[in-house]
Amino acid sequence: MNPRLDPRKAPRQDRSRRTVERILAAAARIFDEDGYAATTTNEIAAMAGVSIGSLYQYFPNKDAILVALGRRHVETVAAGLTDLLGGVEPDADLRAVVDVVVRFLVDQHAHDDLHRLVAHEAPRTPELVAELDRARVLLVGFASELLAGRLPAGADTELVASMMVAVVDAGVHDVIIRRPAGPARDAAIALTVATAGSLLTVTPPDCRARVGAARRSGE
Amino acid sequence: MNPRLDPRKAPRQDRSRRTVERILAAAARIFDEDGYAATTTNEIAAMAGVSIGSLYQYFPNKDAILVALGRRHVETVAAGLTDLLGGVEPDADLRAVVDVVVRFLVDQHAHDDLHRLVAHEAPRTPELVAELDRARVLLVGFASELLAGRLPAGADTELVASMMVAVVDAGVHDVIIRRPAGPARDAAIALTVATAGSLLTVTPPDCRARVGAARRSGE
DNA sequence: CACGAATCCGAGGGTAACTCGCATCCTGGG
DNA sequence: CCCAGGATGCGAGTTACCCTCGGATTCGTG
Repeated sequence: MNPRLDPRKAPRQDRSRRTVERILAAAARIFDEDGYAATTTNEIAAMAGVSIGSLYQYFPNKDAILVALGRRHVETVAAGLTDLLGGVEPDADLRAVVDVVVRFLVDQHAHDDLHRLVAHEAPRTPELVAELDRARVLLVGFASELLAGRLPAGADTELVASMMVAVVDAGVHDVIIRRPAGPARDAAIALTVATAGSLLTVTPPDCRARVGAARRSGE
Repeated sequence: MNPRLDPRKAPRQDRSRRTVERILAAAARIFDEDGYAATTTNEIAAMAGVSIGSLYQYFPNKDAILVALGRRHVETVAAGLTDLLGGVEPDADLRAVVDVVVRFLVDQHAHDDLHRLVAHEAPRTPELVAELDRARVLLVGFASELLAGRLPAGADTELVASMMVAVVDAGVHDVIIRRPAGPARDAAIALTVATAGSLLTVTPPDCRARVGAARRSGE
């Protein structure tokens, strides 16, 4: 219950539930069009057809509106992943699972521009960073569950899961931001899947052999 | 020459050069301690022992101060990388090069907390996003140069370079933020290197085989 | 020293986040 | 139906902070 980010109070009647919806819809739109920093809470209230006072009745500050949008997004994605991963058979090919997951995420973000907003334009106060990290932990949990007992002996499941989430996140992000639909996008998706898949068999080769370039003083 | 971010004018005399230094030093400290959003330009000026007017003589706005810090950081890293990569012999083991690069980056960030600030707490106006992307392009350039002619036939060098940068970035970030020095950190570094190294030999296996879990309606 | 350029200064203007007291609407018990 | 109390809505006003501007001060140079 973070008073800096959590809703001030829950809407109880239908009327106020609609108010909150209108505020969130307006915010999503204006944030996306003008960027977070450039949109004012007054604009949001105006576009929502709501007074500024009503807005602050439910959200303690501007960040809280962003967080509410972000949480919805995370919930949607988490639900989708639960659905996808729930039916994985014990002997399924994990690379194929990763492939499905990556495509799911890309699809998801095609329908919901919140990703760009949250990952790209959000201001990062300490509170928002913590909020983002909560989502990350959730995803690492999913991955750990998926990987449990399927990695080479001696591998650190949490570490590999963490890296896998990072790779998938970076790959999906790259795809969404920089690879327009088409062959380029397909190649980027394939590479993301291949890279994440390679984590299933890594055994760090402990390659400490010094490279010729390591000519830093005294080396 | 972005008037929203570039310095308003360059300091010509020693006095003003020192003023700019003091402003940047104060800003780095307060940004890091209190977070970007919570620090005011008046605080920065006060801690720098400079009037608010002098601050705005050189920086058009708060973001510009952050950008100046970020650019210095990028310059330092780029110089270090140029130094490291300049001497790579044509037949060097690229995995070892990646290992050296990753360790260099981790070291670099141990001495310079700017990473956390720029990557983690900076607000992202469209201008700042563009600025960050310039740094990314620079790094992808480094990687492309390194990879040129060394990938399996048919591989898209730019794409692989882009993914490699993303993996290294994510790995280094993870190490800095979440892996305290010790065996945990070493393992995370090794995994980062191994993952990036795996990119040297990827041939996307085109694994379209459907997983058992793909039970979405109509699939 | 004189003069122009560079630098410094800080009160104050403007904008946008956020508050507060009151009006209006809804709900449930009598 | 009526009323009391809670829920909701409102928007002018307060506040905080970014940034400007015009004038004072210092520096470099002939």
